[in-house]
Formats: sequence, structure tokens, C-alpha cells
Amino acid sequence: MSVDLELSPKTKRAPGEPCCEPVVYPDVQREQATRMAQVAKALGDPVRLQLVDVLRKHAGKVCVCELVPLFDIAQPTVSHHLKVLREAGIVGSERQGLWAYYFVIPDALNELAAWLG
Amino acid sequence: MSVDLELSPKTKRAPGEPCCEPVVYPDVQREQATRMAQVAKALGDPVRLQLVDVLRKHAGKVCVCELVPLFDIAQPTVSHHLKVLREAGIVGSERQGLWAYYFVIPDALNELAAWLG
DNA sequence: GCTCCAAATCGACGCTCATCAATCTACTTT
DNA sequence: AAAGTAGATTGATGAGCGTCGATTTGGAGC
Repeated sequence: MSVDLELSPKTKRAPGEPCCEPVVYPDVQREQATRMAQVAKALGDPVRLQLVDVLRKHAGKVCVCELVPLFDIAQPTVSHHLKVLREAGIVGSERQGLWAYYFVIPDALNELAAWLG
Repeated sequence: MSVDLELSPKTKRAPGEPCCEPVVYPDVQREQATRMAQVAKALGDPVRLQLVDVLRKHAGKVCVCELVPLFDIAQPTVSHHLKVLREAGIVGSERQGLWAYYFVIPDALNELAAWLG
């Protein structure tokens, strides 16, 4: 009986030993991954993605009253989606009298975009 | 009483009339938005994002047994996340004997990456 | 004052998600 | 054939999500 365990490419190894030596590790650490996943999650709904698309193409602020009729969903639902985007740091809002205006926050998508390559 | 409605920038308008003329429209249509949101949603979890990160950096196939010990979650959970990524078209898998190897599908993230700019 | 309006919030509904322990499947080794 | 192993599947649980109708909030106009 030899002492060297001879971790062969098949299954010969000490019991409880992992089947492979882990040789891969994520370059993106948990904290960064959590941050990017949060942004990705916020974009993970067709309505929110289209909302961001409209706001991005428009560079300036856009009134909510223009956003609501673009979708076949009720006004509170649009409000909810805008809140999700705001809490993810993707958009900002500003009130002027009765109206509320939304806009994309510059560079908010940069980290994710850079990672996607 | 004048007949012209005079849609002023404030609230003077005919009842039932929208507050603003909708002048913005999404460039990204619903179908494309749904497709991209599906990918974004799959990336909207820190574990899945790190899984993709590992697989992307590795260009080749990676054994599941190397992926499991990278996270503090049970093996069935890793399996579940890999399944989600596979169903989103982001990764592919291949079995060789006892082991399963996963790899990123080239160009799977291109559409979303291009949109993010 | 009161009324009207845009937008946000609330409360509830069904559905989906992340997670785990237990089990199952398919393969390898003895 | 029997035992062992990697990975997938199942079933359950608790949390979260998308949606809506109803209500509330805070201005604007009469």
C-alpha cells in the first residue's frame, strides 16, 4: 500500500476528497457579482427594459404620463417598475408640479456593460 | 367658450384627454425586449453571474465538480442554477462518463451587451 | 374653500424563485 | 453483481415578484 494518493483523472482518490482539484475561480468577487446581478435583475423584465430603453434614447427627462400609455399595464404597475429601477440606481426622478420626470443615471449600467464585454 | 382646446403645458385640456402627447417610443420592441430581459433575468443572481464569469474566463469546458466547491450552497442548488442558465441559452452542457462539463455558448450575451452599449 | 388631476402607495392575489434534504439515474470500479 | 460516485430530479418551504383595484398624496385651477 502506497501513501501517495495518486489522484488519477478518474475516480481513484481518498474518500471525502473532491473529485477534481478546483483550478478555476471567479474573477468577479461576490460583492461585485451581487452589485451587477442587482442591475441585471432590474433589467430582467420586458417592461423595465423597454422603460430604460426609452429613457436612454431620450437623454433628457421624460414625463411619466408619456410612459404609461406605451404599455398595456395599469399606471400603478408602471410606477412600481420605475421604483424598482430607481432602487437599483438605474434611473432617477424629479417632480415638477403635478408631473414626475424620469431619466437614466449616467454610467449606471457601465459596470455590467463592461463585464458583458 | 372657445372650441380650440389649447393643450397648454399645464392642465388645461379636454376631459379624458391624455396629459401629454406621447412623443417617445421604445426603439426596442416587445419581442426583442422579452428576449433580452430573459437573459438579464438569468444573470440576475449573484451565483449565476459568477458561474457565467468562471465559464467565460475559461473558454473551455469546466467540470461541475469544480464549480460546486466555489460556492457555499448545496450541489442541487448549483445544478438548478446551471439549468436556469442553460434554459436561457447562455450555457451548454456535455456529459462525459460520471462528469458533466459546462461551457458558455458564444454570442449568447451579444444582443444584451450591444444594447447596453 | 372645493374639485380635478398625476403619480405614488397600499393591500391582496397568484405565481415564481432560491434553497435544501432526500432520492433517483447513470456510470465506474472492484 | 455489488458498491461507490457525480450530477440531476423531486418535493417542500419560505420569500419575492408582477399585476391590479382602491386609496392616498400633493399640486393646480376654479
